[in-house]
Amino acid sequence: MTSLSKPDPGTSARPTMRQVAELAGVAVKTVSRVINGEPNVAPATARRVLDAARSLDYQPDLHAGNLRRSDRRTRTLGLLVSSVDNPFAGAVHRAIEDAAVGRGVAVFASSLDDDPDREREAVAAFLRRRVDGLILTTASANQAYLEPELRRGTPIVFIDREPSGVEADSVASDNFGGAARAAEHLLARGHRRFAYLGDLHSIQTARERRRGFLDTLGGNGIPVDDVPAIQDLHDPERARQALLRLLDGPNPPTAVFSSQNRVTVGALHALRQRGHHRDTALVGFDDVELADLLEPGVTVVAQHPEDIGRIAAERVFAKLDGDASPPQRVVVSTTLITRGSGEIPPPAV
Amino acid sequence: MTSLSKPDPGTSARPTMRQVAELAGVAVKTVSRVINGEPNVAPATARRVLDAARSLDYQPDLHAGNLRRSDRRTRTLGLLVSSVDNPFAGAVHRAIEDAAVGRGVAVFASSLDDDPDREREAVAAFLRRRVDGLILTTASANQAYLEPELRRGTPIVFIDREPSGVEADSVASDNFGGAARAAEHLLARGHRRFAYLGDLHSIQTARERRRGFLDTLGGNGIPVDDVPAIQDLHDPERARQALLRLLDGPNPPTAVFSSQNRVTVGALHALRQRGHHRDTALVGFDDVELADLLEPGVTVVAQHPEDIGRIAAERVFAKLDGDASPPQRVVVSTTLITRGSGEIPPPAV
DNA sequence: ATGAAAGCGCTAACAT
DNA sequence: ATGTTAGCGCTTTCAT
Repeated sequence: MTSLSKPDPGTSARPTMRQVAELAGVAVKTVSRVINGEPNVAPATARRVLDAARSLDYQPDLHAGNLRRSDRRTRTLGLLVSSVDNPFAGAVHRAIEDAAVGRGVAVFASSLDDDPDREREAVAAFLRRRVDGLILTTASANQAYLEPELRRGTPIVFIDREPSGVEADSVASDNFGGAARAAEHLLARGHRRFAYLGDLHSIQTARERRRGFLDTLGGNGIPVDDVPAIQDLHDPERARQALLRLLDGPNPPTAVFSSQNRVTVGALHALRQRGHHRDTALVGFDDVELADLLEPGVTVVAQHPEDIGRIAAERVFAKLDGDASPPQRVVVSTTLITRGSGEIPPPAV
Repeated sequence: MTSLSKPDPGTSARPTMRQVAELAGVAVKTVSRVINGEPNVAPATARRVLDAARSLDYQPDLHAGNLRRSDRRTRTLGLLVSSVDNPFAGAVHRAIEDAAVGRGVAVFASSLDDDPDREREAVAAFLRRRVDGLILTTASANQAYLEPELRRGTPIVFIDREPSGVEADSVASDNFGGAARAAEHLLARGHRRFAYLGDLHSIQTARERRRGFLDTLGGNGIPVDDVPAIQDLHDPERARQALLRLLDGPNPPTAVFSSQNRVTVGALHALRQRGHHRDTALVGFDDVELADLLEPGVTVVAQHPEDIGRIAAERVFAKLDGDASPPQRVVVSTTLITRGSGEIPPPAV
């Protein structure tokens, strides 16, 4: 072995701390001290070590160190969402990353497509990698399987949907309240014929929004059994077709509530397709880009994904920092943004 | 220590393979065989091991195993994008994840905000975690610092932007061709007064799109020096203001090319704000959700982020599987989608 | 079919 | 200020 300061050309092996130590003429422990910024290293020694590390392009192995390190932190977080492709999830993800990056924490992300099996697999995949914490939009009906992991002290925060079968922190929008607000808004314009376009009934959040909307209608004298409440509309295409059927039916709605951003996109297409976008009211749950530039603008109950992500990450880090408070249920309020579509009155009788 | 089949209540420690072995009454190596599906384990033994593992909620430590494992694969990929919040990046991310999940590979994602320092930090953070490969939208002017890592055989694929200072695989849109196509499309409608709204000049992709647009205009007799080519428009707000200034100026454009999805959003706002959305042509690079529902619909040069992500992931996995072919430069073609805004003719003189 | 011993790259605990 | 020894949880290698 030579002691050239340039690494070999051709395929070279990944240098270890031992190799850095040899090149610098010190013991491994001294390299460890320098790399980790521990005290009691002579400046001249530190320089020799850093030079050696640089000339070998040395990168410490976080996982190897972690194996023996007392805190056993991988400085890694796992995030599970419906899809990293969804704008809501993207905003949440970004907020979590912003909270994590300053702490040197990297974020794993995984898309579940609301499939319970994928949730189990993704959680297992992350736990095998020893993430320090988990932030998840659950797809399963019951998360009791996480109980042992929670008992071990792993911070787990549920976002967007409340946990079931375990006690754990959660951060979610005021789904019931936001949907109720949408109903009130439409009722105030005098509407009496509504339609509800909902996401998968298996999703707790979707059920809350449905309840918020329908309960409010019922409380205001609308016969709820007559309100078409179409569920399991998980993508724009299905939502579009469902609304087309209602519009083509005998008693088309004068006001529509779409319970999720993908559903809103589908509803907008259906209304446009039948030329009803100027005479049928629409309020969507969750904001959509360019909603303000459509004609009419789309009135929405906006969520605050940045807040949800930030708060969830803060809860995880608080727990990692020793916070032992009992599980908290954080509710993030929604904001009604009126842009036109929700203010369309019913046709004069 | 008791041998109850239920784990302790209260905070319990994370079980190790050794504890599973003790509970099952076998050696550690036998547990390892069962967990990894290696042959030569009696069915009865395997059952005892699995029962023990289940009752302890055992999760193998991937990183500990990896330390000694001959292939040294973490089954982890690092993805660097401008922001996980950007729809283009979201689609790329999802495609990569789809390619990775079947191989049991987890994906780290990191947002760079086109900041070269964040790129260096994020790359280092991922290499310390020993990702098997890196897929990155580079923010730096020169990536020679990755040379040693490439020599070690780590698969690195550049997406969206070509590498500089290193030879490495890349997968990107036909930026020059797509922008040229936009110019031809507008020229064919008879436009003579253009505006170019561009992203940061430091971004190679942005320069390519600018060149594609302006060269095509020049080649068709348009005096390019007279075309306002505003650059460094990185967010909708800046783009909106830039276009407002042009529209309010002495010689407003009759046709606008916006070089990126955020810029297109800003341009749409500006046109609408001045009431010019029906008389000023607009073509955007990269598609935008709801672009088809605006009036007029937004004509775009659509990219194919799913293809870019999928191909990049395939390149990484091919290299991991031993492919030693030289660096490839994959160009993904774009698709012009005409929806109205790009077909607006110039005003009759 | 099963197990014992060594070692992966690093840090903890204790020398010196 | 620096080094030595043991060991983290697992896989490798080699016995039995």
